[in-house]
Amino acid sequence: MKYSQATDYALHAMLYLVAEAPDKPVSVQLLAEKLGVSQTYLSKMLTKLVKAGLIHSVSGANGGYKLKRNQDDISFLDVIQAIEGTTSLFECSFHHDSACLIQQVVADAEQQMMHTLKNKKIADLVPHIPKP
Amino acid sequence: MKYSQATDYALHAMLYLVAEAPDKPVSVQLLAEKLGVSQTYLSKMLTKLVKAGLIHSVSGANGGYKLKRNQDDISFLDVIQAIEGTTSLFECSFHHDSACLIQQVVADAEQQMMHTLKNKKIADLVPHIPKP
DNA sequence: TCATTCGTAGACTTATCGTATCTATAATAT
DNA sequence: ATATTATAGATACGATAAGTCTACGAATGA
Repeated sequence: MKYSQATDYALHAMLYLVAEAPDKPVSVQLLAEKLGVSQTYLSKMLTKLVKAGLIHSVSGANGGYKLKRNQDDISFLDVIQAIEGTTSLFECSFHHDSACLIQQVVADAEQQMMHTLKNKKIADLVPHIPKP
Repeated sequence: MKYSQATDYALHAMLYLVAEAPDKPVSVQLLAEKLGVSQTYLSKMLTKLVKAGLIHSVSGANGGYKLKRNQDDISFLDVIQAIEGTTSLFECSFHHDSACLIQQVVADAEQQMMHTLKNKKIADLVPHIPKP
């Protein structure tokens, strides 16, 4: 059980946008080059981030992606859920009379993790990134 | 990203053992019947639980599985890790100079979930199970 | 207006992993 | 001995992740 590599890409791409390019749009080409992944695959992640309302896309020459919201509002949870979806970690496949006790426990634990990921913003990491 | 159904089976099987059969061994056949899943598949989960030291197996006639440890010691985390393994939820695939900041954040959040799952014991649910 | 740049969408492979079954084997009670 | 029960391994199938390719649409700038 693991987060997909796509989430890894998305988080690193977002961190780059927040840290290096708060204003002007960055092309997939540049972003992919910086991260060392293929453009075509990375663009899928970025499109998901657009649909989730985290970033904004600009078509045409000198286009690319830039942040949409205030960068201080973008949490780890936002990015992760944009890629992974919002279905819960655990779903009981049995039919109980009432709600599954086991599911409640795991869901509660998951909530705690989500709470932490929601409070942690991408921008929180920026001060710790060594400047080139 | 989800816990596998195998984990679902294992948790329910453990709950059954803790709640209904603290002493005498229960066969896969009975367990599978109670849960409504196939014997052959369920036995794989149980074998993993044996290897993890959570339950004990008895071969031969009137054999089966029974709890090994004190039932109050068996946590949700024990069962989940027995099935899913212990690799962390997120692993950065990039090469950074120092440790990946993103990974640290996610790992920290995961730790919180694990902490909750470790403190919650299977036996905690027993009082809430309606007796037949 | 026209070519170039750039994001979007969908079809399409390929690989990996979860799910599940079957069979043979080893251990134990009666 | 024989029936019963767990264990291990091989195998098959399907779903999902990972990745590529191509055609399309939107915007810029000459």
